[in-house]
Amino acid sequence: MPKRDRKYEILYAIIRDYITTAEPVGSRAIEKKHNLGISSATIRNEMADLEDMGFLIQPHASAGRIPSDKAYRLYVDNFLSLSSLDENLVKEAKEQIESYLGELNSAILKAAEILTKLTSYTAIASLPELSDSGIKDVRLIPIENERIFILVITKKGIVKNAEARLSFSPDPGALERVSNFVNLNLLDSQSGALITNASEKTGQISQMERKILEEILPVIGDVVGTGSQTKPNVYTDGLTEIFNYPEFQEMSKARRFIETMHKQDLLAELVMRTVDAPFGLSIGAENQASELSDYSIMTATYKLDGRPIGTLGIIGPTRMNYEKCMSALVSLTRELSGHLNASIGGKPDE
Amino acid sequence: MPKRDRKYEILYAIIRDYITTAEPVGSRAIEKKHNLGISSATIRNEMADLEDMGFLIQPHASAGRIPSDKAYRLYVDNFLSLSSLDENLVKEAKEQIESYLGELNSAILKAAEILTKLTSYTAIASLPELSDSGIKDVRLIPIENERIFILVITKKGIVKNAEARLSFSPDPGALERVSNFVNLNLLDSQSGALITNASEKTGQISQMERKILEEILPVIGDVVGTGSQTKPNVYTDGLTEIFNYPEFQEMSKARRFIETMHKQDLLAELVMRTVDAPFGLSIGAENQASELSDYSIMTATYKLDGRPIGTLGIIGPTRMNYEKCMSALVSLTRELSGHLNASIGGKPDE
DNA sequence: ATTAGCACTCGATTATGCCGAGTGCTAATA
DNA sequence: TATTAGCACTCGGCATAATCGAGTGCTAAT
Repeated sequence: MPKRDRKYEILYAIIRDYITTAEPVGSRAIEKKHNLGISSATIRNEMADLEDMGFLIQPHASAGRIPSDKAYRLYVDNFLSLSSLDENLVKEAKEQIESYLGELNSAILKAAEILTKLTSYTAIASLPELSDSGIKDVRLIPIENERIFILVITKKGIVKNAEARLSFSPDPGALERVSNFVNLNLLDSQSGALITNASEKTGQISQMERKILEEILPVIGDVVGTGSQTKPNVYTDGLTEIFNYPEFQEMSKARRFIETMHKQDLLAELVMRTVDAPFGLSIGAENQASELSDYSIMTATYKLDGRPIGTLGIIGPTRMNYEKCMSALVSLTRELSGHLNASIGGKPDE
Repeated sequence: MPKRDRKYEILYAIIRDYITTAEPVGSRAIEKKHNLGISSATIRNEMADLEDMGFLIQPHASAGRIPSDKAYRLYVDNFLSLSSLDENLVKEAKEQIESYLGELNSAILKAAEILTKLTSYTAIASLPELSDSGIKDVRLIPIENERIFILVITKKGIVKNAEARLSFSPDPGALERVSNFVNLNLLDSQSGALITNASEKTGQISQMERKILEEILPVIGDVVGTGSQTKPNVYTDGLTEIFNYPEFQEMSKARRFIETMHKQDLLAELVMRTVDAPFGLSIGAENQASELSDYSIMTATYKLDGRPIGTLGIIGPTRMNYEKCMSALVSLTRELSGHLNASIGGKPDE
């Protein structure tokens, strides 16, 4: 690790000050607070250098400096250590998540809530996306007349359901035969993938059953996310936390943030992009979406059976407390993964 | 209807002006715009009277007047006529709602979205609450090991589901026997109410089946909302519309509004209180919740088979456009009710 | 290489004066 | 008696000016 000489010491000091105060940091302030054995004049010179190097920005001529995105990037890459979180809150988190046994979605929403509480930033959470998890079992259950309830159980033991409406009322027993047919013939026994083009096998079933099959296959496809790839459902929590931060004093900025956080598509894409990496962080202009160029987004995935199935994230101003966020995310996703594996029955994974 | 003399003509003029401009209305403005054959001095005198009567408020000594809650109340009670809505939007609404065949919740969320679009205020919607709708059928479906999927079909043909986890793995067949037992013995054949205290009948089933029953009944109760009465799920749409209105220039007010709109409990109560009346309107301080004393809330219920099962509402500043809101609400809930009855299979109802 | 000193910049805050919309009151008028 | 013209008065909003102070860059001394 280079970046440990005086210049960067000053830079880091500025970053830390700015993170806590949100106000441009001046040379004298640094001289006072952090007592490096150095005068404000020297610090000023170094600051001028750092500005030339692109790490600092001067909002206006007679103001202090604020860190650039580049500075934050350097900071997190070189300097991030997990800070200690409030023990009590973490413990509470653990308990609350555990109390949501079996309620997958609730547990994750709860995790987002806790995340907000821990960090005071807006949390985002994607519900587990299981499209890639193979199907183990399909059940068709008659409700009344043309209405059918479809139950899909994945290999991981997760249950999804939907309702379909046929164009006619099926004979009693037909649904069960179709269920069996799907389970026996239309599921790849290895991957559990749904086989939609096995038209040669449909000779085994009656005319009506084939009709049912036809009308029902697309619905099953929808449920498991084959065919039309489904966007993940993304939830936010702690939307109004931003009002606590001085940079949102301007109405227009607060407004834009809240509006942005209501754009499901954008959030979904954000989350999808991160699902491959166990941990992600994009700072300010590093975000593709221009609406987000003033924010940093930190994400982490939670896993089932060792494979990431959803994302938990934090979005805040670029001057967010990266240490605290990282700690919170790491411990929450770990908790969540452990909980899921225990609850759904995956293998333990560390 | 009294309230038709000059005094009230003036009052209504002030109300209408204030609704559109959000600025205190002065005597001269009225003289100009609405040409009642009367001078500003006379209007001033009348305004002073109206203020004494509690209909007008003077924000400060040298400003015009704004209507009080009492004035709005008088206005809506005496003067409300359905305004014509944008034909195209209404037509679009109709089509969009129709395209959500079978997806009850989606249709209602869509309705809220349209409501916001029509009125430019925040919309609230409660998803249909069916706790009072009797149970027709209960199905228990094994998933794997101790996990059971519970399907409850109400008399209205609405399907609810939940997952339960037993403390042991049931024998094959046991679940079906328990399902049957519940359907035969624990459902009041008239009302469809769940009978939870029929312990004398449990002699018919085996030890294990009784154990299953014990563990599963509370879950069923939860699903249908017996026992712990469930609060309805309430959704909002168009939260950021408020930023368009000048009275929300002050940050703190906007903040409070958005925070209030995130209080599920409060919204739920709001909606529950209205579910009895087909149409509700509370203006400003008429709202019990002090957080809402600056807002008016207009609600209407949508019906299934003639019985209200959910609420659609609008919340905006007390100077909201009551006519437009009412028109939008009436036509949307009518649309929704019609759609539901057609889709779920209730009897047509007007 | 560092630092003290200093002139300079510029946003933020406060004070000041003014404008104009609006009122209430009085006296004149129909 | 009801209406209206006229007028003095109030007060928020706006623009201008004055001041303050934090912070800088530069120069010269150490």
